[in-house]
Amino acid sequence: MIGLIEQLTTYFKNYFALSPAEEEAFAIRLTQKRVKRRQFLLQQGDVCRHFSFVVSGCLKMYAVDKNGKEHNIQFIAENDWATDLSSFYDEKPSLLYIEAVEPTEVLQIKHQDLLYLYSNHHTIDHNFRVIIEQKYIALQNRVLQNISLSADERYEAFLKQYPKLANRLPNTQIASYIGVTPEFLSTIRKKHTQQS
Amino acid sequence: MIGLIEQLTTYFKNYFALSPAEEEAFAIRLTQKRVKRRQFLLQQGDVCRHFSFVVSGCLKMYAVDKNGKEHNIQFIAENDWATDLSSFYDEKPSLLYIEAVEPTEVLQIKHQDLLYLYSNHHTIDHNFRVIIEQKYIALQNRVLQNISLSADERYEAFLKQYPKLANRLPNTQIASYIGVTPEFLSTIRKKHTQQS
DNA sequence: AAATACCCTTAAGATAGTTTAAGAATTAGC
DNA sequence: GCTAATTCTTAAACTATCTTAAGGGTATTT
Repeated sequence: MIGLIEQLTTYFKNYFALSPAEEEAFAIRLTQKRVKRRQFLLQQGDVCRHFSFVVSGCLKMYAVDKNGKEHNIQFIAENDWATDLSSFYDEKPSLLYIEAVEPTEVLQIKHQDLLYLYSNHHTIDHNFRVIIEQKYIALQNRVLQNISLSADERYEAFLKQYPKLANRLPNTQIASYIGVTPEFLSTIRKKHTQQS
Repeated sequence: MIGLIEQLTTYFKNYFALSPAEEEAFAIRLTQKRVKRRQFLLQQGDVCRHFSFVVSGCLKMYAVDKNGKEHNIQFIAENDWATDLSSFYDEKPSLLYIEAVEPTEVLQIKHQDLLYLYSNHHTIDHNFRVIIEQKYIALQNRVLQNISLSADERYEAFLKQYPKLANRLPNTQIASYIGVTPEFLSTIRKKHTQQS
């Protein structure tokens, strides 16, 4: 447990470092959770009650459309945060799923605990603003790629942006992320290997 | 000028209301700018030096691809914020353009002034966290739409989400936003009017 | 180690979206 | 109000992506 929290503390040093008191205030509000492959952290219809820091492993966040197809909105791997912001802050049922694609360890903080920390520790509020801004920038790049690139180019962009994940995820999951069928991703990959 | 700032003050009441001192601290750091149709607030290669609040009118943010085509990442209308976060915080050249699609009035705050306010006024920092979180949620919905909906459905989603903008923008701009050619949007619209 | 579930590839036919080009309609700027 | 510029529509040919189906390959579970 100590090791996991140290990883989060180290992570926060990339932002405004927390004071020892702030670290302590954060740490005592964390709970650890171990999630097996295919186990859910959040299911459609439930309220997302936690902000989760991924220590190891990998999660996927996805929506299911009216035809029952899954569409991966994001992958969340080590040193990243998973939550459905909309459900978390408004405490309303989520439209999304968060599921482990690998055995995953997370540290979780509850809604009211995080709000308490926001109110009482400017640095924590500040850091989460910066974190969400960085995630916003990444998401905006993804929107741009979606509206301007072909499937082929989106696959290349994914490989460049997540070189580690590419080896860890089945292609079906990557296909769902870039917005094509697995069959079409297969033909894209074929072309790639023939060229290089 | 007073009227414009009042609009921003009213806007902030949707969040944690600023104290009179904070309102004042914010107001004295704002400059007003009037932008004509087709005038740029930001051009590719320039550093984005301001966070801009749109009082009236409408801006578009877009990228230009290697073939010279423009791709609209977002529209920014009344009571919304325009900036290239990535360029603004890292003070590096932007890859994007921000251009007025209507005559537009904005209130601008500079990088170092906003950082000063963040450091000295927790409420302001807090409010910008909440604002960016809301924009993050909207952007995430858009990503989901991009990977799961047909062009037809994306157009309907745009109409539902921005009913006011739909009448104010030329279809070429909407086509660029949803990621199709204007010609194809034209056939989509034809089908729509025939059905209803 | 066998059984099962999942994943990857291939290919043919179908659909969605693009390109090009040209004329008609609308809008912006003076 | 006129003029020029921009925007909108249509259609045909083309390209990208999807669907379906089937067989073989890899993991996971028993």
